[in-house]
Amino acid sequence: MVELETEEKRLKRMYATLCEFAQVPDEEWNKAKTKLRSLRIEKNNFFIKAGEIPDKLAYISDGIFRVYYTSESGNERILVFRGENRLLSAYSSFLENTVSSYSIQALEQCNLLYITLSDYTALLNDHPCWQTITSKYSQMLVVEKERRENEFLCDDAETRYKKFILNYPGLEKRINQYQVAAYLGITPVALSRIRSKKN
Amino acid sequence: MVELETEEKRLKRMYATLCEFAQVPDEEWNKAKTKLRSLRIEKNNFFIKAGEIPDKLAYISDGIFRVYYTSESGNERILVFRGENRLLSAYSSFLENTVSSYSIQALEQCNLLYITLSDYTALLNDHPCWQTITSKYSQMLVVEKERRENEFLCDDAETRYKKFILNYPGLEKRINQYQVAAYLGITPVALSRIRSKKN
DNA sequence: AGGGTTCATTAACCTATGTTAATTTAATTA
DNA sequence: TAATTAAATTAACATAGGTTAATGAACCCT
Repeated sequence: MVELETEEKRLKRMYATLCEFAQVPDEEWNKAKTKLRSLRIEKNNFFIKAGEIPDKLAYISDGIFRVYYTSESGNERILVFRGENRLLSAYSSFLENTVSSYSIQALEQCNLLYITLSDYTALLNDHPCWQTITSKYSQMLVVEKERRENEFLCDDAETRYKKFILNYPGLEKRINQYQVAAYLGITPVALSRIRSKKN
Repeated sequence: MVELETEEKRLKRMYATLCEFAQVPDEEWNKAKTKLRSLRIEKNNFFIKAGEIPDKLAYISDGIFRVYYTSESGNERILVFRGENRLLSAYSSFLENTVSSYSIQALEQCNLLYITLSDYTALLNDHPCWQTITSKYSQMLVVEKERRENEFLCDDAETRYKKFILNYPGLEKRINQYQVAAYLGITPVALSRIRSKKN
């Protein structure tokens, strides 16, 4: 069903993703490419589990992940979804070499390209573009989180649902209701009610 | 009522705040000090208003600010409070030289030390410690936002209120109920109910 | 000290969402 | 295809929090 994509094409897509954060000189990119490894993660398997120390910074070439944790009351809460062409990492923990407080799980069969922490640290020390990427990525996360904070402060569940659809086009068809509800902070029952309001 | 504090002491406090993010060499700190200016902001006045381009990165030596915006429906929503010994800025907008989407207002008479964007940019280019501070500050913001996201996803208003008290010790006595409610994402009436539950 | 302004409390009622459980629909597998 | 499991819908009821309005308390004023 899926066409075989050349490694080259995949790397090109990854390069484009990185360049959204900072200009990466050819020389640096060539260096980085030699550090990249490929990884397939089957549906429901984990990129990292809460309590582990992350050692990978990844690019998602295919598939969807959920970043989530389990609350004290035993409910799963999803912080964010990450799909094709996005970077994937338990970010703060990765940079600070501390345990991750959340888990990252594949919701489909996924393909990654990743670099290890030690290889990434070497890049960081070698050329400022990697520092810039790291910094810009943090800033992007802040903006992302602020938008979500805004939604919780200002919007009811129905509005948040509508924004979810706009924000993650097509995602709704690839994951089940339970995951969407855990992202919105409501129950699957409440989400079903919202969906049935207007057809 | 307030003892006169020497400029020197205030600078020392600011230096300690910066060093929580990265080691700042004496030479760099001396350079930075020559760029710092002092600013007093009276209660209810603004450090920045939504729609303006921020040009200051500040250190709060005294007072409390609220970072907030007004929602479409006209309600004020508070993202975060910033008090003594914390840095203050419409951060992303400051770094990217874009308009701020929120306002920052003094809830008491406040005293700041600040540096302008152009002076800060010069520092950034001069020594890597400033880049590190910037990056670490972003990471701190991400962690802060994640904690708040967690609260909205997992906790009811009463629990959020209790965490607010733990999180901002003493603040409750310095600001009124309206501000606390706007931070918690509930109405003042609801907050009053929560407060009266247990004395 | 009296009169006004602001802020907090309380009450009555309304609505969105949670909870539980039954039912239906869809997806998987024998 | 039938049988089984998983996922989504629906209904009935409970509750947290919103809305409005009235009351009460605290703080300013000349």
